[in-house]
Amino acid sequence: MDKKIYNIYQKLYDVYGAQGWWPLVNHPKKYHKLDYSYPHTSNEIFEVCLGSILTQNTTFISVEKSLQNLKSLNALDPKSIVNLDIEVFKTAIRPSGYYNQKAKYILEFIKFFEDLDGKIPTREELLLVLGIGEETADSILLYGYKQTQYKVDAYTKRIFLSLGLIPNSYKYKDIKNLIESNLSNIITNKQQLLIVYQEFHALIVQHGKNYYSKKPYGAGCFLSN
DNA sequence: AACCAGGACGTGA
DNA sequence: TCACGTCATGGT
Repeated sequence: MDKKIYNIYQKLYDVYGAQGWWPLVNHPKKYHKLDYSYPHTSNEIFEVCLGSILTQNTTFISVEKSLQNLKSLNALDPKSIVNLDIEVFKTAIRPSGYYNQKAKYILEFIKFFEDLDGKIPTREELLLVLGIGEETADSILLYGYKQTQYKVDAYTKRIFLSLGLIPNSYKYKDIKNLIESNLSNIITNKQQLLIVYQEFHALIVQHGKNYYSKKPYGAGCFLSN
């Protein structure tokens, strides 16, 4: 069994430590480091979903502003958002960009979320919702519903490509399968696997910001083995 | 001042 | 299936 991917995870964890994703606005430290019990409530699950949509192709700092705006409006829950004037809602999420699209996506998602009535959605169900693609679906499942679904992102492909672990032709599903099959073969404990998935993705984003955001990608990266 | 950010969708080959 | 344009604000 090839342990290359797991070794990368361990190296990143050694360097950066636990990341404490998904950040929640009502948590005193936002990033609840080493506490994997979150989200605790339906509203916190919804906040993860909301953040997952808002963070599409945007920095989370911008998303935090949007979430704070909604919190100030007392509207950090599905019902309150629906009851907001649509223009007020759009203005609130404006810092995250694509606010017209995202407002529509979020309202679509709220209908779906309410219909779930507390049940855990399947990945297939999520993908049917307008505005929920593969990455957002995995984000919602991994961080909102604590499901062992690995979340791939642009940094993941960039890093793995740079390290020669995948060909350029690999698509989202290929990368997801590679990582999940590797890690799930090494980590047999499901709870531990969930923690590793959650931390690994967050670590890759942190590392990606440091070494893979501007060209030449990977300059100074310490992961080459 | 171009470029990028914790992507998804619609369209036409 | 795939490449390409569109969506948009905010930081570097």
